[in-house]
Amino acid sequence: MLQKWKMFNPTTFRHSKNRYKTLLTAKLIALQSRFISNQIARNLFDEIPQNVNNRILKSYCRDKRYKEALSLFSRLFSSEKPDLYSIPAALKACAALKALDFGKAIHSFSKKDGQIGSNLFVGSALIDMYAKCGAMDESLRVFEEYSESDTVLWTTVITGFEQNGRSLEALAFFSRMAMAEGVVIDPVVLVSVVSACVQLLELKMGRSVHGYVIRMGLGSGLPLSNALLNLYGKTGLVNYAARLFEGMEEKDVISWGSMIACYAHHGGAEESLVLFDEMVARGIEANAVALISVLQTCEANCSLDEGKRIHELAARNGLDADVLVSTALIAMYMGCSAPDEAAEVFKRTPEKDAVCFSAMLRGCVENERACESIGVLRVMLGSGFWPDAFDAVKILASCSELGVLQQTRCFHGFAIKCGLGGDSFVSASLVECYAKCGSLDGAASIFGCVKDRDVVMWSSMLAAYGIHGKGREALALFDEMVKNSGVRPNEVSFVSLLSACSHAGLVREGIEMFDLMVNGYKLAPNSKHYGIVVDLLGRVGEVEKAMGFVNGMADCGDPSVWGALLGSCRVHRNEKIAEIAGRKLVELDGCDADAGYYVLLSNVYAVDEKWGEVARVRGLVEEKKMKKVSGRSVVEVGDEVCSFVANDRHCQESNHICDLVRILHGMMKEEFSCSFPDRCVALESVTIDPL
DNA sequence: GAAACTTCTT
Repeated sequence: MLQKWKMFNPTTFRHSKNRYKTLLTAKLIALQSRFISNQIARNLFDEIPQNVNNRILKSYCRDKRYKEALSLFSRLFSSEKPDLYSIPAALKACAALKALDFGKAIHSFSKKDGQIGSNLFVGSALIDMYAKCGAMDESLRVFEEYSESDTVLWTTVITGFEQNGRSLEALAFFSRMAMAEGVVIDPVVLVSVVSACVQLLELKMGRSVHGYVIRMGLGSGLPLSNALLNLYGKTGLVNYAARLFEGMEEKDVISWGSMIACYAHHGGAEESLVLFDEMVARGIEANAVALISVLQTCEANCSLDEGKRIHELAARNGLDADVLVSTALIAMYMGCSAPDEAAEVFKRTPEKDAVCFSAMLRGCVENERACESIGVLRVMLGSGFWPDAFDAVKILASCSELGVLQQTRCFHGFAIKCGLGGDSFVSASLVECYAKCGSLDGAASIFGCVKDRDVVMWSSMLAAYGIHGKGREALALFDEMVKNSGVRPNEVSFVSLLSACSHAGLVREGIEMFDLMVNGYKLAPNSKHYGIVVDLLGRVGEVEKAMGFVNGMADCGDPSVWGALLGSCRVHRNEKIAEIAGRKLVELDGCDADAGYYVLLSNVYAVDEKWGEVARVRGLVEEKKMKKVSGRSVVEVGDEVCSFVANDRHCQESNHICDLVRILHGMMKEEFSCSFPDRCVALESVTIDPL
């Protein structure tokens, strides 16, 4: 390559004979223009006839150097008029860059010239440009100007509709095309038609297209086969997809990727991984899309080791810095309970987008890293990305976990400014969050403001009363819910209600509500319900009854139920049942064993001074290297936000939170103070002086 | 010398 560059000297080139003749020279100019000075490049271009410039333009587009293509086109435009051949190329660049204004300028220019204006190549390029810039109305207008449209023009419009998410219109347009006389249906238009069917999950239509393809012998094209593969993959017809895939004579990375994704999304984790390995073994280099699909498999299957292997492979292919791949890696590590690895990937991702931030933020919350999640939010806001409703719910879960009222207030204000105030999930989370941060008034005020309360909203408020020990209020609210709102309670509503009864010591009412749930609403109780009822019975010393209750459970595999029973045994010194519950807990000990239960069991023995047993149980804790999760406190003194910190890491985490409050504060004052004065006045009074 | 199409991210 270097040799070629040396051979090309711009000065001598200008005087050489036949200098414009070969395609090679045009290519060289296109490539070389990166390295030679602007002045020399400009002089060269001024002397080059249009056909060579067109070749340069085309080669720019082929190499996806669209900006350079447009700047060359602009220069051409200033000195001479562009011709039939340069316009489609320039429009392609506009489409790729979504440079609508530039495209419009080219459009108005071509309208002035009769020959250009009626040219079908120009027409399709215009339709495509408008469609890719999201201006479908303009796109259609151009199409309607052509009285004799060919297959490509029709296809461009159909593709435009499909890519703008207007698949119904794409299909309607296709049926118009099929009816219109003399328009040839070719494999390319069918690709877009099948894609539209995929978007609409319109399996019937998709299959009839497949039938048509077979009848007409159009099935050899790779994009069409891939589109059909995707149709079966997305609609869950795994066997159809597999048969089609097997029968394909030619397969590219898209075919493999689609099949891997099909298995990944339809419970075929093993097949997905096997296929991925087979693809790699056949020398087909995994691209970002294939990697993402297989990483989703690892995530869904909690296959950390496989995930790490794929990560290494991605790194070898140089794709680990790709933001889509990084995001999939973060999600995979988070899903496999490996947040440190996820954080490492996050740190190394050079250009993070909103989705990447979201993946990290949500992953932190799901891995019980509340403080870190707030740190991520801080950086996210600093990078100009705003949380969506799902993120907001997660952030509020973190605020709940930390019990930080001031931050909740701040974030609440911010959520309103983000336009998330009306979101029912966010509102329900706010109710829970205010309640968990100690402000039942805050929770009730949110609840009061929501007009259309759904079951989540009602359940959240029931839970809020429960947290504050207001069992009677919860029962009254439940009464109002079933009598006046028309909203039917679900399993979660009963968890909240039962827990409210339990916290308030309303044993009889709790049992009654459990009965209402099972026999009245015919809802199947889960371990949470059983746990609460066992706890309720235990509170009034009905340990034997609780034991009978546990024995009646359909699935007796949840440690929390046995833990609740064990807790009652400790209070009421029932060593016999404690023994049974303790044994069961050790037996059920899964990956998320909590040392707390073992400590509880050892305490039962300690009360009766059975020191041998105490030592045995404590030995188990040592042996399994379990740690009891230590508690933390957050204290608010006056207007100051203080986290009660245990070590350096917590100190750092607290700073995250306080910084976030400061950032949110700044945003509110600068950008939104006019539109929401009341909220901002309230925030003015919050003094933030961390640690 | 020129135009349309396929897999994937929280």
